[in-house]
Amino acid sequence: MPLSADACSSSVVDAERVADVRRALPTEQTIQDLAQIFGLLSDPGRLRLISALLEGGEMCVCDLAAATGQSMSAASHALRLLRTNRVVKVRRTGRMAYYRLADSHVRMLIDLTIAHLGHDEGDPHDD
Amino acid sequence: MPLSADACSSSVVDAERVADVRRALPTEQTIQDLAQIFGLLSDPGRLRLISALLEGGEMCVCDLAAATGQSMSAASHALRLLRTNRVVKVRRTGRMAYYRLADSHVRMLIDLTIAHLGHDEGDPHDD
DNA sequence: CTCATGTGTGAATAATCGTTCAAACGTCGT
DNA sequence: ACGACGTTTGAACGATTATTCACACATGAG
Repeated sequence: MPLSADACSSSVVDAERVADVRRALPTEQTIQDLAQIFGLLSDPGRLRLISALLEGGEMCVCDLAAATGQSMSAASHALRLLRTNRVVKVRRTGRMAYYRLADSHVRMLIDLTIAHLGHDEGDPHDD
Repeated sequence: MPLSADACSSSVVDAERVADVRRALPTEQTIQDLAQIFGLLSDPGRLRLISALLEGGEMCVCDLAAATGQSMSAASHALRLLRTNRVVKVRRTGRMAYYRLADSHVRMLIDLTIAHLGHDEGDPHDD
């Protein structure tokens, strides 16, 4: 699906503005990266996992599963996704795997979002 | 799906830590709200719409569709979602609908995330 | 009124995603 | 060696989600 104009068959109100805006849009790569990062944070299970690591520092899969209320399998799958995207890091010792956050970006994102949750968020709004 | 312990049948390494972490987790409502907000930002189409509005200020549906490279129907659906969640606001005049961002939370989120995109993100990483 | 235009909507299709189950792997204890 | 344990994985299923198509609504022009 090309990002090249012609989606609007008939009319464009302000062609110049459209061209300007289009030029100023982030690259497709950036858009894709953003979508992926936000997508990682869009699941309650992963969000709980991350929150647990924010609080607990470094934990094994079993404890993470217990703390976040999901099966070990689900936790492992989720942690794998987060690991693949460099959100968490593993340290393996014996048969245990200890996970920790890779950096503090996520903490800022979550804190910033929580801080603004109450401002104008009641419940969904139609119109 | 209860968040109540027992997901880990056999063992918990550090029960006290688990209990502490669990107490410190955000409420289910907060987790849900966070997931929803991040979910809204996890789609390239919506991300382009938001970026367009960040740049263009206020635009009609047709121009937004053209600027973001999607059909007007797709844009309308996406804008409806964003509107329902108070991310954008509409101003209707005649048969036109002009959309704008509801607040600056989203700009901060996106800017912060973009700023940290290059730090340790090459391509995905397995292990 | 009639017609074209900008927008909104519902239903159907396809794609994506999360969860579960069953099984496997590597490690430790005996 | 064996079995138990923590963890990982793949496949299958169900649920959610995006996209498209076709149509409906409202407004402005003639």
